[in-house]
Amino acid sequence: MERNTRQRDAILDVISAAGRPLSTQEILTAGKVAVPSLSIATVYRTLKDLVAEGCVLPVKLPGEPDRYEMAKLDDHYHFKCSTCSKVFDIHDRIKKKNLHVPRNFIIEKYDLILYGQCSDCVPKH
Amino acid sequence: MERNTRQRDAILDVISAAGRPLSTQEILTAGKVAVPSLSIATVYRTLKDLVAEGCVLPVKLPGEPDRYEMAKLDDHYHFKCSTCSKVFDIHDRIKKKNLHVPRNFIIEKYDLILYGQCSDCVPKH
DNA sequence: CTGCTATTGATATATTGTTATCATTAATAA
DNA sequence: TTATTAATGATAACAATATATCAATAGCAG
Repeated sequence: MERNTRQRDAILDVISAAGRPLSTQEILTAGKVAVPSLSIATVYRTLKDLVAEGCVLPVKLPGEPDRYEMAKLDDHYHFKCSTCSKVFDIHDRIKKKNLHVPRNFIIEKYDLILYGQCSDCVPKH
Repeated sequence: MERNTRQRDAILDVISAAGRPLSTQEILTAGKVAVPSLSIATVYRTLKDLVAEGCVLPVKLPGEPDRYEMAKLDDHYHFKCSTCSKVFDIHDRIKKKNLHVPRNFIIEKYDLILYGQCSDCVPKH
């Protein structure tokens, strides 16, 4: 049967508390605070389980390894800071009527990724 | 000095004629029509040069190797067919005023990727 | 043409992110 | 508390691109 481990709890806590998608390394680093022995193998294994269970979702950005965030968040897209590389959730939607595709094309879903400076990294005047 | 080779011409011709971003394998296959001996190494090398020169741009999709298309096309985003995996250019823009980010965040650019069925793959009724 | 050498083709190697292996540890039932 | 065995930690192996190597080929100047 499945067991409740400190590692699994720590990983879920970290993702849940983050409020933004985290990389596996960020999860490892933050998880080590609660469980110093935490291994990257356990991070990957647990993420795989959590994604299979549907309570965590992978966030995919071009040319980058997946990040992870809690599922059942509202519809949203993502903003990546070009300076600190953190990814933030933007809780907003594009209206389908603003998307124009050729005749006979059917849109099933979309991914919108914004790039720029987050409030911590924007140059102060 | 730089030399003009049949391989380089073939690769540029293929990208230029495609009208959509091509994968390295697509470029290799199409390039072999003009130069049967064409090697994948030459495709990668030439693409690197063409991108450095600025006449070709890499098109990045999450979880996939780069595709390539001619630079100096109008502003556009991309549509990937979930069935045939081809990527198409959509010559359109999202208006900045339709994008909402937190206070003090600055948008430098965005990537919009649509997923769905292209006209060749949409189920005929 | 001829010679020089940039470019090519074939393939080995590097890179990066993820998964598999396996001895050890620790969660749960009894 | 003890036995059972799922889960862990450390690291090797893997997968998928992309780059480096190097002998052979082929542009181009003369």
